[in-house]
Amino acid sequence: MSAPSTRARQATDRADQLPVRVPKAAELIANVIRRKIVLGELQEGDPLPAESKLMEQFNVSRPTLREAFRILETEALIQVRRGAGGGARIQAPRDEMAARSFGMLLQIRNATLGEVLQARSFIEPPLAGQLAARRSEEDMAALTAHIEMERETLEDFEKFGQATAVFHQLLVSRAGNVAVALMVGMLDDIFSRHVTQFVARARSDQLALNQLALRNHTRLVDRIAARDAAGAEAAWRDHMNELYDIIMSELGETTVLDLY
Amino acid sequence: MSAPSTRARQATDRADQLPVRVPKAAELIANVIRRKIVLGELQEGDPLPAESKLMEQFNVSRPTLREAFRILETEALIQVRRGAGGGARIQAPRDEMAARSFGMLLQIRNATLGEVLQARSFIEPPLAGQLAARRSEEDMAALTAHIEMERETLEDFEKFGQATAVFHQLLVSRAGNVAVALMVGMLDDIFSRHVTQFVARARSDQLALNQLALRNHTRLVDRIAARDAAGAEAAWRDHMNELYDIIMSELGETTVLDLY
DNA sequence: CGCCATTAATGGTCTAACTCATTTATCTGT
DNA sequence: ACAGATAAATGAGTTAGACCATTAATGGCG
Repeated sequence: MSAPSTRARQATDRADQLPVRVPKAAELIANVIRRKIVLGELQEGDPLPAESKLMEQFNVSRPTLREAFRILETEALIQVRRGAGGGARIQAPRDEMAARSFGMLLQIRNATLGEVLQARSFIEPPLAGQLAARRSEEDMAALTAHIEMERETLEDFEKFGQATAVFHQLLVSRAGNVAVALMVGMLDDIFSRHVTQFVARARSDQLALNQLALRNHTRLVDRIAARDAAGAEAAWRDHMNELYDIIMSELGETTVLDLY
Repeated sequence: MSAPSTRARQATDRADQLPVRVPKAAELIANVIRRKIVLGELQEGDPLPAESKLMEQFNVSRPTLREAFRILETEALIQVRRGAGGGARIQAPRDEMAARSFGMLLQIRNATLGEVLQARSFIEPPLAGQLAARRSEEDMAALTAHIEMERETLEDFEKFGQATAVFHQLLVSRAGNVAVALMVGMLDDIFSRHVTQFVARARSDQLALNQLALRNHTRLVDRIAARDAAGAEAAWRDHMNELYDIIMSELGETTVLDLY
């Protein structure tokens, strides 16, 4: 008697799948565990009960529980090891997790490495400005200590390369915006996957490049010390642009991201 | 005879799990299918063979295949429907996919809504500047047409709200940097989940706010028309800062992201 | 004391079957 | 003919039990 136009309704539902979405048991289990992680009830390294215990607790069969494991594993929230003492352990989500899905989307949309670099050069300068405005004495201590370390490793190309990466990270994390820091972290993750061969390759002018980088870093830290937001932003923008030019001349603007 | 210090090696392996990581069958299957999607061999809407066919093709059992489905489903690459004509269908990855993992990470790190907003106000202004520098006539046509549309819906608060969102999107997508566009899309996705109640609530000064927004939009489009990169950037920065102040005064700086 | 084999714990995979949802085709009455 | 109800086919959701592979701890042997 009821449901007059069943046929028509279902036909439209095919397009917009959301309204009738029936959650699967595995999703519900994953939701419960994910919530505990996000809310901090479960922390990095904590073990989940064994599969047999969880089957009992959630009252589901093993395949279902294992589907839930695959979901959480895909989200990089757990890590499963087998053998005695194995099982599922909580993993703190890292930047790479977000970088993964982000990178996949970039690849599907045919983004170029140049765009990723440009994104960084958009984001980091304002961050440098903000750090200059807000810096604490502790920030300054960390920055100057790092500059000193860079100066000492100037001729050890590998160590200096790592040091510059750490400097970027230091800059971003001390600026005090978690969201921006995470974005830069993602971009850095994607970027660094493409330049492994670039930094590994010995360059005749590597020392000159390192000196240039150190000079720019020093200039930025000077501006931050002076609480000169505009100056810090400008200094870092120049630096990023120089970096962009160097890397683009090496790898080519049109290099398409190829990650997976 | 070989393998002298088996015990010690395994103890260290517990920390860095990567070297001995054994891929599971479900992961391998998911990798194969994911690759086909990323490389464009499988496109949005394409159906995967039925479970029985795939079991045969990959020579695995049903639970294993279904774990692979859960992995791809978690990555929002497929969507599974049951019943006749159902099965797994390819889904084009959307911004929300990246926004999900990004948002989860933000929540775990106790990011605030203010930081998300600030991130946007960091990113969008340089983008506006770039659009001003590169704009085509087609870009201008789209922008001016949109401004006109906004002017007409100025008093329909709901429509105008949507229109402003579209304006941001238009600005970002026309600036021609896929990576930045995707980042703004993520931030927008996260942001909009928090302001549903904000925009839904009727404000006594809503009309004035709309007029302010339209005035700022118009000013930006003027600067873009004039190919004035610096002016466009400054105009949009001012606008974003105004928005920031308004929303923060309403929701409070310390609102912590709460999404899941 | 240290090495190595044994054992127990635990996840990885498979087979087989049943249940439930959905679509498509068929039937039936008017 | 035609509309609506009914049946059948399709295909995912879930369960059960078994066996295999890997790992950590244990204990015995040289």
